[in-house]
Amino acid sequence: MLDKKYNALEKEKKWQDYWQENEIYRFEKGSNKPIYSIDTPPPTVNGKIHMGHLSSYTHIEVVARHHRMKGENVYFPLGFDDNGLPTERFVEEKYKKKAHQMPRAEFVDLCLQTTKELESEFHALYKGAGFSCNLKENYSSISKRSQEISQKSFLELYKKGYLYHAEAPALWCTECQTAVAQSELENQDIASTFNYLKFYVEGSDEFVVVATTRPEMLPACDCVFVNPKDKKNAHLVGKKLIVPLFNFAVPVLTDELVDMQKGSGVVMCCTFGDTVDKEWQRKHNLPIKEAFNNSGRMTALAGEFEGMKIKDARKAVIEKLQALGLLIKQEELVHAVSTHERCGTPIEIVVKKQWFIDVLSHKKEIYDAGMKLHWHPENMRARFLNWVENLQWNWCISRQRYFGVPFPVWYCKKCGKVHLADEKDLPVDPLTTSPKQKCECGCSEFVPETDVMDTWATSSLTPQICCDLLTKKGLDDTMTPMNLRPNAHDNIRVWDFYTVVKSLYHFGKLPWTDVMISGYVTNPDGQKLSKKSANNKNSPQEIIKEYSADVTRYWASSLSLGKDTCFSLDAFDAGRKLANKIWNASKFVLSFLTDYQPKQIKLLPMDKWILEKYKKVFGSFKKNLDRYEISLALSEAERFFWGFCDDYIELVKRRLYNPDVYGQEATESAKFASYHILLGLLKMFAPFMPHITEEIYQDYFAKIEGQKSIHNSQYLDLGKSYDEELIKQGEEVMKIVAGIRQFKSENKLSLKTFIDKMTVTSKYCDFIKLCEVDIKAVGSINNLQTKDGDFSLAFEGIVEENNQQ
RNA sequence: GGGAGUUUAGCUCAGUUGGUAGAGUACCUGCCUUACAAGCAGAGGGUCAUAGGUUCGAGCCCUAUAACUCCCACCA
Repeated sequence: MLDKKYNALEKEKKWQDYWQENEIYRFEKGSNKPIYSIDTPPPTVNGKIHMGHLSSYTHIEVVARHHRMKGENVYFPLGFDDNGLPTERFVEEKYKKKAHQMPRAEFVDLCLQTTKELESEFHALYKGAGFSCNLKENYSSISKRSQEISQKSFLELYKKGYLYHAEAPALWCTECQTAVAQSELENQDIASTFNYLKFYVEGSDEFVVVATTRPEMLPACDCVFVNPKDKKNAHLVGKKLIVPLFNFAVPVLTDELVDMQKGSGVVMCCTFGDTVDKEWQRKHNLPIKEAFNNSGRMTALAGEFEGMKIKDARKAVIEKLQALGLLIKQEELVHAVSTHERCGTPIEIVVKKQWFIDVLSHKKEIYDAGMKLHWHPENMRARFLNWVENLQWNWCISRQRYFGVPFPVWYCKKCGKVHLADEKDLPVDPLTTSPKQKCECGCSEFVPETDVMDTWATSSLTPQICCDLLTKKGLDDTMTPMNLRPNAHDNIRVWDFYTVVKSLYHFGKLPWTDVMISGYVTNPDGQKLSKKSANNKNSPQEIIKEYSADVTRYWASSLSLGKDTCFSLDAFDAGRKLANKIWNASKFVLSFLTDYQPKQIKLLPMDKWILEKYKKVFGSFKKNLDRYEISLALSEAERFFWGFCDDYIELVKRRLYNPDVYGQEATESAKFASYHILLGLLKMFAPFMPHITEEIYQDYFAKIEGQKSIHNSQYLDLGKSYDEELIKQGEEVMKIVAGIRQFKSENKLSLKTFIDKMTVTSKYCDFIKLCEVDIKAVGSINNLQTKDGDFSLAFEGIVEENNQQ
């Protein structure tokens, strides 16, 4: 017997424990069922989980449960991305101490310890939300095994020629003091000034005006460019100009990239003020001058400004220029500046030896892979393709940081030759071991690579890391392509992109066949929720406590795929009502089904009708979930369910209550239909609301079906084909019922008020006559007459309450 | 500047291949109906952003325009 009221908090905990103890969601090794594998997004371990995470994980969850109930063997591991800069910065902020202020080993320990703490919080939340990922099949990107796979990938790509070590301009964060990749950039509008400076022609009183937003880069000035078509400035070409304030001469060169309309049409080139400077340095083979160091402070090149931070130096240089009369004018402007996504610091370009993965020469293959993938929603494909087309930098994978996967690399102290670790020794930490053999040059001393790899160099291998949990084959492609990569749209250019790159380079195939993209959950002001800004009132823990996991999942499931949604509590009320209704309807139906054993009997027309309708709805429900349209599937199930309650149950409840009046067969027929529809609906709701459906299933259906859990059972499939004509006829009966209700409502009558006679005009008179008993019962009608023709209803004789039959 | 999305009832949003505009919610009216008042029944409420076009017929297809959102580029 079901309780009068459903106590969500208590029951949800009960079933979560039960699922865990009984390993309900275990992947069945060696089973013949088709595998459905999910490359679960490992949350970056750098803060608290928020409703945005919860919503996108719920989408994945529902898909996983859907495939499980379709009878597939769902591989749904769990992971954590707990290495790299995001985690480092989180630890630095938490302990208010910079990584370089303590011994490296100590910092790494602190990171490991912090990730452990956070991961257990994540774990508890996953469980509390009723997620069906297997808590035992989990990986961490900093684990030894992940390091081994990641290092092996490094060695393989190096041997295949996709990876190279070079002194080349790279994107640099002066705050984090590391190289970063293009995907880690963000744009920020920053107020700045356009400064018009005097550059004197060498040995002359003539000067040209050069406009710059970065006067502090003057000491790194290499040359001045004009456009070859620029007649006004053509006479300058070949001459030398004196760099103001720093008083050294630079040549005037030409290049087509110079925009004659911008500033004065004369532009200075420094190494490196921006991406165009980088282009020009390469093209014209200009000398590299370092005006600032790794931490963003001016070098000796800057003379009196040495030691100043870039921003301060800019101010000081402008003041000095002004004082010397070298600054003609200033214009205020706001321009987009590339900043580091983790700290907001403007990105610089510096030259340093770095490890790169070549992506620029393989744009076409990567683009084609994006074309082959199935994107859900489809329009997300464009973002991937757009990113690939606009790539400008090869993927720099070295980070001058501490907490990450080390490079399996040493350099010969004498000749500098690169020495790679032996595959069988992986994972290695070059800081604690050395190559066994001498260098070809005879030297036996080695310098370890102290950089660590970019987080994404490892995260891009999650398909392999996931599959390795099962196969133990390491970097291997026997289980790829996996079926699904789910993530939010911000990760298309990062995680999706890098994973595609690695899979192509290693195996020449796609890492997965389908990608499901969820949108952001935003604050009411439209801002994205972030781990940092997550407020406690709307934390997943608090929301689940207040509304239950099932209702929270309902909210998440009702969001459209790929669309950003403003967080609001509206959908929670609808979810709460639905859960309540499921409970009450089940309680009611099951109260008639004690000791009931379903057996095929001859059904009454309206009972057949609801079963036909179920087939139709279920077919389209399944189709929607198959194409990842979670919210559509849910609303379909929901609409059918409310109709089942308000129309069907109301129609047959008298038959259920009074077998002696309506006959045993009529009652049995209603039981048969109610049993199947309720069971079918519970299973349809199970992926969305796993707890309440489990509670009801366990109370009654489990013993009949012999399953340990509703989540181990399969959907109720009554067959693909359905009788469209019967559905139409049934709808006609429901139209009559609605008409009766309308008549009574308009006449302010109670629904149970009896009406002496109703005449129905319809094209389905034969069918209506077959349903006479039900219609009369639900509408409190004494006499029913039918007439052939266009639909209409006529009522005669309201029976006063005291005269009721 | 390139790309993507959004614009439908007061609010939040569905609307699959073109065929009489939908749901939830709010508001209003009635009903304690042998599961559920966290319920049931009923009513009102829309120039489908704007302007053209294709079509017998357009929320949907085509062309422009506007507003908002996101991604990329723009850093002299």
